[in-house]
Amino acid sequence: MRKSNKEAAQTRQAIVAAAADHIRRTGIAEASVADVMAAAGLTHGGFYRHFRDKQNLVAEAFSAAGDKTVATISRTMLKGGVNAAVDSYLSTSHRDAPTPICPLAALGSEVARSGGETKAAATEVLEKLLVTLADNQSDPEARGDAIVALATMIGAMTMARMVSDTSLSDEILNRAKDHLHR
Amino acid sequence: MRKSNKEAAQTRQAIVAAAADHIRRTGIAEASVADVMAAAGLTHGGFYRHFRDKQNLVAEAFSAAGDKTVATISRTMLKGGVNAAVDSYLSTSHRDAPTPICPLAALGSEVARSGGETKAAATEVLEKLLVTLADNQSDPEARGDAIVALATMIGAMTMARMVSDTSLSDEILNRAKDHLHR
DNA sequence: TGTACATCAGTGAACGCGCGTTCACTGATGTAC
DNA sequence: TGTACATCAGTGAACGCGCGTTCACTGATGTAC
Repeated sequence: MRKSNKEAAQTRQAIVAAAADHIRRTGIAEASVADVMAAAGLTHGGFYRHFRDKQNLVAEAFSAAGDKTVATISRTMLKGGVNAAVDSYLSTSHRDAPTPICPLAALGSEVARSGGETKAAATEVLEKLLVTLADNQSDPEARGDAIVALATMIGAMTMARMVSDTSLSDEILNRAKDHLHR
Repeated sequence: MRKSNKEAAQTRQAIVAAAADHIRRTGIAEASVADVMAAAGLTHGGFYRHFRDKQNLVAEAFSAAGDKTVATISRTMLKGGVNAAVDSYLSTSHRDAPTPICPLAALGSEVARSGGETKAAATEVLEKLLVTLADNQSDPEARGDAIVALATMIGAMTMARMVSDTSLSDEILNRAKDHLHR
C-alpha cells in the first residue's frame, strides 16, 4: 500500500494543517496524535513515518499557523493599515472563533512550558509578526512600538477569552482597541 | 484514623496551597491530583473528601494564587506606586521564577479553554487586579488605563516566556516597562 | 524499456503508563443521651 | 461528665480510559541493472 512520494508529501501537509487547527482549538496537551491523524483522514499508526514525535509535529503546526496569521495580518494592513489589523485581531469574532487565528494568543502560556523545538517555532512566528506590524514605518521606534502593540493585543485577547462575563470581555477588547488606535 | 475538624480544615488549605503552586509551575493539565496530594503530604485517595473533582480544586487554587498576587502588587504599589508594580511584574526574576506569581499570565490560554468554575475564578481575580491597579486615581479613565496596562503586562510576560532567545525576551520586557511608565 | 528487488506509506493491534475517580477499610473524632 | 454509637479523614488498591509510541504486516512505488 505504499503511496507515491508526491502523495506522501501531500499527506504530511494535511497532517500539519490538521494539527495547526487542532492545537489552536484544544491546546497542545488535548490535541492527541490519534485525533489529529483522524482529522487528516488517516489512522494513528502512520504518524511516525512523517514526524519524529508529537513535539516535532506541534512545532511545525505552530509555524504553519503562525505563517497564516502573518499573511492574514499583512493583507489586512495593506487595505486598512495597522488600525484595521488591530480591529480585526481584537474583534469579538476572533475571540469567539472555534479555531483561534493567532497561535501566540491561543497557546501562549502552554508554549512557555514547552520544549525547545516548540519555543523556537514560536520565536520565529513572533519575530515575523513584529516585522509585519512595524512595516511601512521608517521610524526607528517602530519595532519597539510593535512589541508593545503585540503584547497588548495578545494580553487583551487572552484576558477576553479567560473571562466568563461577556460585557467585561467586550470592555477589555474595546479599551485595548481604543488605546492602540493612533 | 479520622482527623479533627480543625486538622481537616488545615489539610484542605494545604491541598489548595500545593495546587496553587503546582498549576502555576506546570500548568493545569500537567498538575495531577496525585502529585498535588503528595506535595501536601497526603495520598491521592483522600482527595475527594475535600473537593468535588479536579476542576473544583483548580478553581480554588486559582483564586488563592490570585489573592496572593493582588496582595503582593498592592504592597508594592504602596511603597513605589504603579511604576514599581510594573517593574516588579515585568522583571526577569518574575519571568524566570520556577513558580510564576501571576496565575493570569501563567495559565491564560489554558483557562480560556477551561470550564465555567475555573473561568469564574479567573474573572474574579482579574477584576480584583484591575481595582488594585486603578487604585489611588480618581480619574474616571483609571479603569480603562488599568485594563490596557494589565493586558500589556500579561501579554509581554507571556511573550517573554515563550521566546527561546534571551535577548529578545529581555527586549520585550524592557519595551513594555518603558511604555507603561508615566 | 522491462525486470527483479528493495523501500516504505499506511494499517490496526498492542505496549506500558499515568490519569481522574471509586471503594472497602481503619480508627480517632464528633455527637446524642 | 461518661458512655455508646455514628461519622468521616485519610489510606492504598483498583477501575476504566486515553495517551504516545512501537511493531508486524501489506502491497504499491522507487530504483538499479
